[in-house]
Amino acid sequence: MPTTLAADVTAWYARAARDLPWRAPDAGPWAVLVSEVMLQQTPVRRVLPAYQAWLRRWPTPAALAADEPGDAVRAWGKLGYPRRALRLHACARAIVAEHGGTVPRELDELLALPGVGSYTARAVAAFAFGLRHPVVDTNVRRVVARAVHGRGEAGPPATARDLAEVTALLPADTGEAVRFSVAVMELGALVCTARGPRCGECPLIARCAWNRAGRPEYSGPRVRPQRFAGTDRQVRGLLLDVLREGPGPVTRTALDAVWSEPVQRERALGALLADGLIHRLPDGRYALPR
DNA sequence: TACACGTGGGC
DNA sequence: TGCCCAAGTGT
Repeated sequence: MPTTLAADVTAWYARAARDLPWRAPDAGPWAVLVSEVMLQQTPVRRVLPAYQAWLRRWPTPAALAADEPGDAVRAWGKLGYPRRALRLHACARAIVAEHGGTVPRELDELLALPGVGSYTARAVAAFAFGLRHPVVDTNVRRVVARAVHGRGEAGPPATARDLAEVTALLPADTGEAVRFSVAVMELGALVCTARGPRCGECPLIARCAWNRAGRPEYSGPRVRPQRFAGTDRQVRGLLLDVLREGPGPVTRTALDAVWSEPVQRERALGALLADGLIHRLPDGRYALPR
């Protein structure tokens, strides 16, 4: 009897999976949600220590909700995209206000939470609650692009189509579907990587359309690379770092010191204030949000 | 759809 | 050295 793609990936996962804390049996829905938000665009290696510290300090949504948003931004440290910290804090308050402090399990309820989009809602529903939902992230899209379509890269996301393609691969059994979802993500993270894929270790080597085609170089539309040096994003990071590193409010002079070009500096500071990442005190100094 | 949004490490 | 990449979301 021929195996399925899902069965092959799941069998590989059983022996190759990393031991990650958010996959432990004692990781509840809140822990899974925290891990998923931290893992948005941030590598596992850097998430690990922040995740542990975060859950020790805020083991429940209610615990986080009781503290100030600035505490979340500071604890976020240098994980990057600090708006995620603000949203996770708002998420905790929403869970308390609208769900009695319990992470909801329905997709539409999860989707309504701040910072929770299509990927994270499905990941929490599947991994924390064991529900049968397709989970689509960049790893999954790359594995499908290669194994199914024979393309070297996934190209720009097409949400509806991506979801349909993964749904087509999803085992009918709920437990198997969940194991498959986490397994494909792991395969994309460890073997079917963006650069230097380890095809020799891949459980799908025999059925991979990309491999059969001789692993042709990708020629489709490319995702526009993100620049960083010299952008507003870099300036925002430098400004916020001043607040994060210091114990309390700082002067405008201290902020001005991190970027010499005044127009861009002003724009970045204004954006941070607008985002709620920074708060301006009556005395003119700046602080993390209360 | 395309763009903005942090940070650090690999090559 | 710079460029590319890492479990996305919101607008």
